[in-house]
Amino acid sequence: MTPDDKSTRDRLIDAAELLFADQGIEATSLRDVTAKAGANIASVNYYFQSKDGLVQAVYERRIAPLNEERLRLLDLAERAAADRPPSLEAIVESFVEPSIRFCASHPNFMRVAGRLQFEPNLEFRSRFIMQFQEIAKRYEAALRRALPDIPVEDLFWRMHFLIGAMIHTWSNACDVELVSRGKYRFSGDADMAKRLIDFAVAGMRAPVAKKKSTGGKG
Amino acid sequence: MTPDDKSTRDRLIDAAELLFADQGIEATSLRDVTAKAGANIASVNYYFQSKDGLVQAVYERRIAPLNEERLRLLDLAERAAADRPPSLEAIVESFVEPSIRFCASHPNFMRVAGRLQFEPNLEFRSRFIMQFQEIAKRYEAALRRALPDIPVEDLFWRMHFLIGAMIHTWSNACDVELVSRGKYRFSGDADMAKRLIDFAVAGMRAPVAKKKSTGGKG
DNA sequence: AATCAATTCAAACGATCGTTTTACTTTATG
DNA sequence: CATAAAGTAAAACGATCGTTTGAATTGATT
Repeated sequence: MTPDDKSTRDRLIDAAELLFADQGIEATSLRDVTAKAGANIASVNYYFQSKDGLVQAVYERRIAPLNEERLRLLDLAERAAADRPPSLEAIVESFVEPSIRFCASHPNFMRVAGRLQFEPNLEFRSRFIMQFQEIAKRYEAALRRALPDIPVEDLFWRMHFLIGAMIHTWSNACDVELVSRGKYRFSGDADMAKRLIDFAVAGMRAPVAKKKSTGGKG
Repeated sequence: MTPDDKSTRDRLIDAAELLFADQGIEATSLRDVTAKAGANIASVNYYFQSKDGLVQAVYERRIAPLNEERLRLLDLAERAAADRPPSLEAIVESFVEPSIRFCASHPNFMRVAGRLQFEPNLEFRSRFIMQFQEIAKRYEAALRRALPDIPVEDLFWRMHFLIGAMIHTWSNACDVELVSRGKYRFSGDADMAKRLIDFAVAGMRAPVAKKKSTGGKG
């Protein structure tokens, strides 16, 4: 299937995903997008009403399958454990592994998703947050069963840490070679997912320290 | 000292730091900055030559003291351990704790720093990377001494994970209340640093799994 | 008071942005 | 073939951007 076989709408989303990843969202003009897609400048507003609509389309094309896959693997892990608590490794893996697979099949999407976390002006942000709440709720429940001795507040923050590590790793992967002066390279394979899973699983299990708050207002 | 006592240059940096954090860098116009600083539109180019120069000034005003404090604490930890390997907790704390202190004293800077990680168009990015290399080199050496059984490649990536968790936590702190539906709140005090330190220390110490690579090129 | 550099100011520059308009072409349907 | 809908085209819209210009103002020094 050559690119010409795709509809104009699909070619616009493809071009936008690539350019948003390379140049950033605000720095990419609709003229850049339409030029790469071989379409007219007016086509974006014809199909997506606005640039924000295009951004949303780029995001929603991939995020739904990604989160569905996460929940599918989480269900699998919980069902495999029957009535016992699910394996912590399986929980974390169900969250990390689908994203590394996406990182291989859709190299640009994860970078765009990472960017969107830091784009404050678009009201898109609230939609993103709401959409993530279902995922967060499911994983919070699973983690509580797997780690009953860890206070839920700590579980919440540790999940937060995992998300940050994941976003940073997937979206800055291309710069790692620079930072490490060529010594290390991001290998978008299962090894990298394993590294993050090992790290996060150990972090999740860390003993909870007594709060050293002095009793004053936080 | 009222704001009026500060020089125009300082007021421009202050205003830019605040607006860059709230609205993003590209979304903030120089007219926004100069209006908030009570300065003329031309003053930015007068003092900083360009908008990029202003961005750079905002960043470099704070990043140097932050990294110096990190290295100071790291030196302290290594000296306290004398000829034995330094404590892993002290190493991680020396990296995390200065940033949480900055998060309290300069609430907007960490968000700007987080944003800059995702701003691709500015050649500023390469400068940022180069500047970070000294820090990375020092911590790599310290971690190798503290965790001699962990391969250096894994240490590198685990440090990468810690950085991602930290950036994500500090810069998305304001949205946590939304994501958790009001249940949790970012407390910019030592408790939060302790949470991240505990998580990261345990993650650093995680046993290294055998690579499940099929023998192809890594 | 006169001089000169440093700073501030209002105004405009050229460029680019997202978006809209209007007309033209294609495709499907009777 | 006639007709209406869907899609594409070129061109311009108004707005905003970073930047520059050149004059006015300030403040210190002689």
